[in-house]
Amino acid sequence: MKRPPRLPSITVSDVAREAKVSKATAARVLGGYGRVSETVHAAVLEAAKALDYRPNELARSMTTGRSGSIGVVVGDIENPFFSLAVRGISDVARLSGINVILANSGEEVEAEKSAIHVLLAKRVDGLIVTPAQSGDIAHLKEIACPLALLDRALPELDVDTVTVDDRSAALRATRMLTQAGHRRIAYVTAAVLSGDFRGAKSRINTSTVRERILGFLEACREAGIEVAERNIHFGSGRSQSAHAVLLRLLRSADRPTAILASDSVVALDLFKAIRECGLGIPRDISLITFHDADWTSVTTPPITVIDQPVYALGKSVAELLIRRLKGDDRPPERIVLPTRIIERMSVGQSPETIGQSLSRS
Amino acid sequence: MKRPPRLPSITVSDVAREAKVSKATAARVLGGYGRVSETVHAAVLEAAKALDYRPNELARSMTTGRSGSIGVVVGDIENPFFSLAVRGISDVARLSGINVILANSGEEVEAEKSAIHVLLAKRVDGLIVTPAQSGDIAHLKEIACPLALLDRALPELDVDTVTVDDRSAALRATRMLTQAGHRRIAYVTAAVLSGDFRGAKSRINTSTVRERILGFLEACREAGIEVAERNIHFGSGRSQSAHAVLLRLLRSADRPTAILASDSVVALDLFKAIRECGLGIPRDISLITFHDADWTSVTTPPITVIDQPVYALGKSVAELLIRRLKGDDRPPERIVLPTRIIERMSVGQSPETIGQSLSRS
DNA sequence: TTTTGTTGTGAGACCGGTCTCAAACTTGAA
DNA sequence: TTCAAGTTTGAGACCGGTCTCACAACAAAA
Repeated sequence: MKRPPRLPSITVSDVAREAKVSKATAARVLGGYGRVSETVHAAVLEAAKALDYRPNELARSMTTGRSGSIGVVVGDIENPFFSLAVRGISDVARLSGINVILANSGEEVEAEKSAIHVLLAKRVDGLIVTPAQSGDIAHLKEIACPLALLDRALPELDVDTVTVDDRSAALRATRMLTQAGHRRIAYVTAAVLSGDFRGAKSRINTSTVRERILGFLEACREAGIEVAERNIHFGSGRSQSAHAVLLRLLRSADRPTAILASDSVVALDLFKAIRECGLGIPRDISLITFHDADWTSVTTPPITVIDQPVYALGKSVAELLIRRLKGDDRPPERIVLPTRIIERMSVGQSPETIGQSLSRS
Repeated sequence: MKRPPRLPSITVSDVAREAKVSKATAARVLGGYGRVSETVHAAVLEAAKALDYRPNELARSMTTGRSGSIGVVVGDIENPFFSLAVRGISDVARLSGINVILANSGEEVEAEKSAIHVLLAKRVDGLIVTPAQSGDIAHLKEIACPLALLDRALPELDVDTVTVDDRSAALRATRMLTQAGHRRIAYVTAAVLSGDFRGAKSRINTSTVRERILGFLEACREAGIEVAERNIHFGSGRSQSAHAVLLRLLRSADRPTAILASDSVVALDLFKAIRECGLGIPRDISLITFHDADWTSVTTPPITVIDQPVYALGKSVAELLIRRLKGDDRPPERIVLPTRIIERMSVGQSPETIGQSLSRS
């Protein structure tokens, strides 16, 4: 790996020589600091233009200690949820003249660790992370620069965090299902649970996952539904095996009559699986999903969704982080953005209660 | 803007002092270059661990002249096409230990220019760009570092480029429509045309747009369809007004009986507009779109699409660029990836020919 | 034993900026 | 006219690495 012949770029010294002033003076003009007389100022600028001077941001960062960029580690940019959030982040960043270095964790802790490592070595001024797992957060605690959490809070980590009201959202959505008479309701999420779940709610410390489950369980309890924990299905990520698991769920004897999906990717997979099984929405099965993804409004029937302010989510964390970068040292904030349910056509009476109401009328 | 109290980080000198060797020797071990005796090597490593030394990538870039990162400028990360391509890029980059700085142009040349400017100032080792406009490419020609073009070729720019067989794809798709008897076929794209179109095909020099139009026109010509140019609709981006234009198109007296959409975002908008107008697919109108987006397979009816190898597109440009970064100086390559049409249910006989075939049989 | 070569190490320049400090030059009041 | 205060400028250290070069130590060849 030999060094390539570095293309000689124009430096402050070159400009200084051209303008017949000292390097320090040229640097003052070019760097926009200190005070310089009108005449010299103009001369330097002219020389810079003549030479087509381009500042080397790297060298600047070197001395100032700030790189002018923030690192963003998301689970999967391919997921529309994240790509929209990233859009929000980068829009805000651009306004502050900060740029975004993106890294994908693929929802794996090891990849997340290494990504953070690299970003830190690059001396990013701050980090926005969507922690892949909640159990393993030592590497997050060690981070010396400002850190902000996106979409997923970590109780043990007292940093700026922006999430949505996951619990309430799950509660309301589930209630919508129980009120339609459903009693076999499943919650399906892509999140993986390390270890066994049964009763160990407290062990799930990724807020998003935990809060949603709590909301889900609360609504079930309200409706007097027992052992609702059994109906929580983890690990329905983007894979063949995950799809197979869904098919099995849908084909089981006591298949759910309603499902709440944790994100639009899982929901799409579910939607396809439901079709494959020849089941009808909402006739045989009702479906609600988190995230108002594109496709949810154009299916037949269109899907009832929990609309999360995804763009705003990204925008807010970025704002919080950038404020901190500017020296704000208020105690960490935890912003919770409200969600709303967009009712479409995917929720119907439970097939089990329809018989009753028919016979009653 | 006063300098924040820089947190003193551990440097090679610190490690050197701790290990009781010279800075140069410590640097050799830590930087992994030169030759050092076993004993000293171990001692330095130990000192580094004890002090929790983290190399400053910035300083390293400073001297080596290479930053270990590439810049990616896309039109809109929010568009699933781009987010998938970016995924491809970053997967490849990660494998080479290179990271990705992402910038959004919002499909605007000015934003693109400024993004490139910033990335260049950050001394990225290379750039991957999806040029927003083809007319204004002076800023691209000036780029001194390796550049690769994604999805959109520029004839005047002889650099590594990865595109798909847009022309053939458009030709095949349009042919599918003409063979179903359609004669009023529209091509709808989000691209904006600077100036007037009529007959000035040559002026469209964004390959993607031009090639597709050429393919479209060729298929029309084959079928003996006149003035097909009139049926090309530009500027159907993500906006209220664009949607209104679509509605007007669909409600006009000589509305098309078939539409080819240039990307999935436009197509989704179209799909909704078609519904709003109370038209049925494929009964009243047939639809084919570029990009096998999520939603196209779950609508009723599912949409026939031109499946572009988007992930591979990103993967390929990244590979090309990284190869170049490693010193490969073969002449620029222009890779054209094949597409295939996934036939679903959105293409039907033209309503105008159905009557004929019925009466004939 | 002298010469030649190889290997390990240290001193210090360098990358391209920022920034401190002191010298030189203005200005204005005494 | 002189001195204090303010402004403009230049010299040079510094950031944290890389890398060249010189030198010392030792081994092998003459």
